[in-house]
Amino acid sequence: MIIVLDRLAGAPVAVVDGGHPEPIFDLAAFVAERERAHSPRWVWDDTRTWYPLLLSAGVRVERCFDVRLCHAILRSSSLTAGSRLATAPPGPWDAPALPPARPRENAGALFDLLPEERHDPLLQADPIAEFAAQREAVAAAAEPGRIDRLLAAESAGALIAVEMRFAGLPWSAERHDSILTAVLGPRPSVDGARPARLQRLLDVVRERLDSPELNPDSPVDLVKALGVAGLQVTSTRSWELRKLKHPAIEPLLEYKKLARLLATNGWSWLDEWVVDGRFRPDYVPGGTATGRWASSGGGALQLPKQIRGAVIADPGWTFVVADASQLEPRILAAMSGDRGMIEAGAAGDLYAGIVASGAVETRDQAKVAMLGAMYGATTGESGRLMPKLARAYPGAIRMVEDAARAGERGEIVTTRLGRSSPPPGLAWRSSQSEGYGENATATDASRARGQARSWGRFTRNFIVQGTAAEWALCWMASIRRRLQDRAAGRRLTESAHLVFFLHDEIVVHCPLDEAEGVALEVREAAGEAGRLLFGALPAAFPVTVAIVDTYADAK
DNA sequence: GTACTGGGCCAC
DNA sequence: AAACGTGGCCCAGTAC
Repeated sequence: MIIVLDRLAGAPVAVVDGGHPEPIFDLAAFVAERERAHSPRWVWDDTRTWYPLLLSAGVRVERCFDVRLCHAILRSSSLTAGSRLATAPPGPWDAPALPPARPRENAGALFDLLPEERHDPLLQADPIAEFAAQREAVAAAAEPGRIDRLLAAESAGALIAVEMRFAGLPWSAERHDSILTAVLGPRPSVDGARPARLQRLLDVVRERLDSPELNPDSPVDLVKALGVAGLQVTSTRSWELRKLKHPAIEPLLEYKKLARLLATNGWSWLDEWVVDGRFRPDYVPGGTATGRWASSGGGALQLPKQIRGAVIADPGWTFVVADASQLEPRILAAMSGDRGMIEAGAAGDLYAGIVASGAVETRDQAKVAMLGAMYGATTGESGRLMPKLARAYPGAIRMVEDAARAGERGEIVTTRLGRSSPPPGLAWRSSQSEGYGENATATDASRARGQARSWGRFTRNFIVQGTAAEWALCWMASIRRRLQDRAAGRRLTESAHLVFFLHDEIVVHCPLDEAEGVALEVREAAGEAGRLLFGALPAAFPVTVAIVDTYADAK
């Protein structure tokens, strides 16, 4: 059963299996009842506007189609390139997602807001017609199952993103404060003042550079002061400073490290983002070109390892933390079908397997060479090792090289399930034609070549990163479904639930006595994700699972 | 005051 | 060891 939810003149209506719109008087009750009886696939314009409402009423759904996210995929996918949907001019479905309201100012009001109160551009859009156009585009695709699986996975991700924000990541403000105090000194009573330890480090730096007025947070100022002290640098990057021999360098590096922590995840971050013991960032599924998630607010996808100790499970609860080992190289092996590389990963450590095959001599070399293959390294050790890798694993390397060449020609490339790269922009195209035109100078030509190679590195990486993102979505969707089955009617936050996701890593918050069972589900879900993408191919996707009370102990 | 850019650095 | 992919956020500095 498929039920499209829409809004007519502000009031919610439902269209069941293509019938006539019926008014809905109590949305939560309507959805709960249909969900119980039929578990339909719910179709709505934007999960971020509908689903929080339902969650706050205690209603979860199993499946949906997020029409906006699906639209973005189908518009650009090479698998649906000729469709009516792909060739139409841009419309309201192409507008970027609205950010959700901030939790602090709202204190729950977010979940009471009706979608039509949010000035959403999608109010002008017709999800019923759009959904029909999407079905038409999928049906006409060469392999409808492939793209349909991507749409389902992307939509499952949209549900998960809202659920994770709703549940929140357990965060101990007390523990966070003690971590900060231990490394920076106590919180200054005046906002903006430097904590004691930071101030002492700065005093030392100023003294040793003989520069009492130095502003260490200004790269320009810092380069000048270092110059006066006889240290010639063109930037203040840590890895460059580390090469210098001078008594000011060590405290300066320490200062930079701590200043960064204070600025980005210090006490003001805590005040702003942690409410009632939960961190609720805004996750943005499909927020990057490759299909990886983005996030906004609180920097959820860059939580420094230093403060992960503040992520502490509730009493009687624990975390199951899992990450996929060497995900991207394994994805490369599987999607290229390179039997040798798949075999190298079969025993456990893929890089060790590459060494065992005789392609390179050390594990480090294997790792650097693989990263180089996926990122497009040309220089250094990584660049030198590439030919060895290409000899040992011709199928895998040919695939990334082909993707790079396609990008250099300005063509699009496509992931396993059908997400395609954006075409290069107008500026890129015109600099290409200038670079190879009749009046081109040597500079024009070399700039054009440089930009072409750069776009090639993007497309090279796109197919691997994008397919890895698809695997992660399938993994997480499978975990979610398994957890929902185990919940047996309990509310989201009363039973094991996902609370964090980081590209190839998930965190489940779960009652202590369920941890072992959940850990098993997480492993099985990884196998399921592999089969969803690659069928019966014997590619392994091992996951490392830890049961821990704090995220800091996960690895 | 707001808007934007570049440098720098965190995560994967 | 070096600077090769995807992001977000903070600060300084500048333009309005």
